[in-house]
Amino acid sequence: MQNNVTIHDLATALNIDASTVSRALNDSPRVAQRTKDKILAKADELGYQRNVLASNLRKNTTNTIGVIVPRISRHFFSSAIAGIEETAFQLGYNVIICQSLESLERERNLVASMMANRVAGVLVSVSMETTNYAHLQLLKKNGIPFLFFDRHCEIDGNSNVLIDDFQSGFDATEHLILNGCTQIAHFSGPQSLKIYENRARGYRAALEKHHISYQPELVLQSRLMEEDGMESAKKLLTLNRRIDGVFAANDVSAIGAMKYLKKAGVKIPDDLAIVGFSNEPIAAVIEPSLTTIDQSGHEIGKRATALLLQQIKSEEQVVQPETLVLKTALIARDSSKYVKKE
Amino acid sequence: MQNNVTIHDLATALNIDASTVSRALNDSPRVAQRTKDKILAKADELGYQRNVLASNLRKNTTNTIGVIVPRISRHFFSSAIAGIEETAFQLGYNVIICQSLESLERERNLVASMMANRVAGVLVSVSMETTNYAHLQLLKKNGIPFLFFDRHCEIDGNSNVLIDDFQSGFDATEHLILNGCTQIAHFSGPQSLKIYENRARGYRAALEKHHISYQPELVLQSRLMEEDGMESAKKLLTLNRRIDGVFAANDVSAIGAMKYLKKAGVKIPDDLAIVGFSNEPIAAVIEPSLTTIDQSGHEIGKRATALLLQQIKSEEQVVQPETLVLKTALIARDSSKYVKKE
DNA sequence: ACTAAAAATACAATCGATTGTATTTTATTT
DNA sequence: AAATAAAATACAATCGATTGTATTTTTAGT
Repeated sequence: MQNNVTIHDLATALNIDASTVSRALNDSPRVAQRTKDKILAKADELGYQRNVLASNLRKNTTNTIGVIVPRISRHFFSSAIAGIEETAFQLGYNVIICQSLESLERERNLVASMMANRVAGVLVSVSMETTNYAHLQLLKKNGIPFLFFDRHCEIDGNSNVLIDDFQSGFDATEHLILNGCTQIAHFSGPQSLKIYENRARGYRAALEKHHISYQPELVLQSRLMEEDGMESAKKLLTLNRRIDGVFAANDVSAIGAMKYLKKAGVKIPDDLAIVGFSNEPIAAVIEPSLTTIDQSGHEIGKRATALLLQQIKSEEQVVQPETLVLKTALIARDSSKYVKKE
Repeated sequence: MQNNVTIHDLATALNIDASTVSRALNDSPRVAQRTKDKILAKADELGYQRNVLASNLRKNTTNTIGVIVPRISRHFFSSAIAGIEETAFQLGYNVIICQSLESLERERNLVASMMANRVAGVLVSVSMETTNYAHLQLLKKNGIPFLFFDRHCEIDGNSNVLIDDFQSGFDATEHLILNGCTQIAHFSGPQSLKIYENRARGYRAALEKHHISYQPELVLQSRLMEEDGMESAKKLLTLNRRIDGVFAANDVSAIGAMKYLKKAGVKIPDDLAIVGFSNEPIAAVIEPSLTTIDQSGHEIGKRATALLLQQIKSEEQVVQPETLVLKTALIARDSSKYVKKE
């Protein structure tokens, strides 16, 4: 029993042309108010609902925006998605959420599938493997606007909604320094992602400001999964020298390191202070609780969606690329309560 | 620069009718193999891609399945979604994921929006407020198959993919009993959801098996958020009697209770043992680590999707409703290491 | 080789909304 | 009241694939 009322049914019922009905329903100025009222009333009476599929075909687009994230189980991304959905729904858009699972191949497939489904626009937070942007350029070629949020790449003329990774990396590192740490390691991610590059630059800048020499061997790169954090912690121990602080570019790797170090008998924060990044819920619960950088996923999601929809609606006109940079906050917890020993 | 190759272009290029092209591309037996080969080759050559929107309109359905979960930030749901996407993509379906955020009103809107977008089917894990099923019945009325996974309601003739909540509740409670607990409280959720009803029944059955009297005042109902867990723990303390075990119907409330009890000076598990439900990642990290029931979201997601797609593809034929019940596993950690005091 | 049956292909309508152009109706001006 | 402009509505094509029916071509049987 599908609801079969079409604009033609309304047209027949009112002895009016379907095109007028269509325009009335879209509130076109070409239809007199009197007529609009009649049509709306009838539509209501018959329980008319626009057939989205027909509309999509004719307009060759949809009211759906695509979202590609590495994985939705990360708190940052799930809260970003909440923000995206909130804003999108308010403006009458649907959201398709997909996970790349950090795989470039999957990301490519997702983009292709989104194009095939004629999404109106795409929000992307790229995978760790994304060093080649051809699939994203394809979107642009097909006239589908997209923008990066959080994890971005350098593509000319593209909009971004980001946090200030440099400043955040700086803050995290300086926090360790002000707590007395001087031998500070950094867990970084793939440098193809600007966020990790910028966090690392912030780390370095903080060291420099406080006249601590930058030691490349203390910067460990990985994919920042829990096992990577463990592995990195292990490497630090085998350096066989005093390390009194770690700034990890995400919480997950920080927690991996904490687990490993605890087992290895390293006391946190007495022997070594640690700061993570993202403020995953788990950070507040682990013992000691993890000092971290809070980035409001919800806010980023909302802003990114608003910006994307603005671009979608501006249609043909060329849109100025825009980059929003949001503030973060350092949340000081127990893991960084290092007390300098003389 | 959109890719504009249509079946008509192929038809013209090959001097053949568009209907034959369409049938060939859909591998219809009505087209000779020789012709199919020619058409496929030409399609490849010209880079033809089916216009999904047109196909959707004509067929009055899409290759999209809708998923409604209470919130994607819960590990169980995000892993279920991973399973859903995996299976759906394999079979050429897209997935729209939406969160009800435990609100019936939102759930209603989501269902309406999915119907408007002609999803091919829907997977639902209902909100805590869902006591009225009219919106779901509407789906059925419109010929859109749907099934429940995890959180289900009693609707005749509907399929479900569930875990054995009764057995799991029984196991969790018996685990506490075998560890020496005798005064065991239970944190339960809204009884409109079968899962909470069944977990509570399992709890009661375990007590009965071990000849422990069932005390209704030890069963506390809430929405099982972290604050609810705290609140419930507080209530237990004000009972002013010895409670030596808690079986919480989810991890989040168990963790809320742990936090509260720790602050109140109750030692876990020495004074009180606790078991949660779901195996959220946080359960492994909190101290003491939380004993819980592991339910494989990924497996549930895969199974649910497979079953739904089977129903979608069976078209007109009446489908036998089917209920799959998956096994769970108790993961014994530190929070339940109670030692009975004489 | 001829006919009947089967296979392959063509024709044409359709899904429902949108939109450029044409026509009719209404309002305005002299 | 006639002429013109402006507003409102109707006409008709279109988006691209699908599908029931009709027609043509091929195959098989005698």
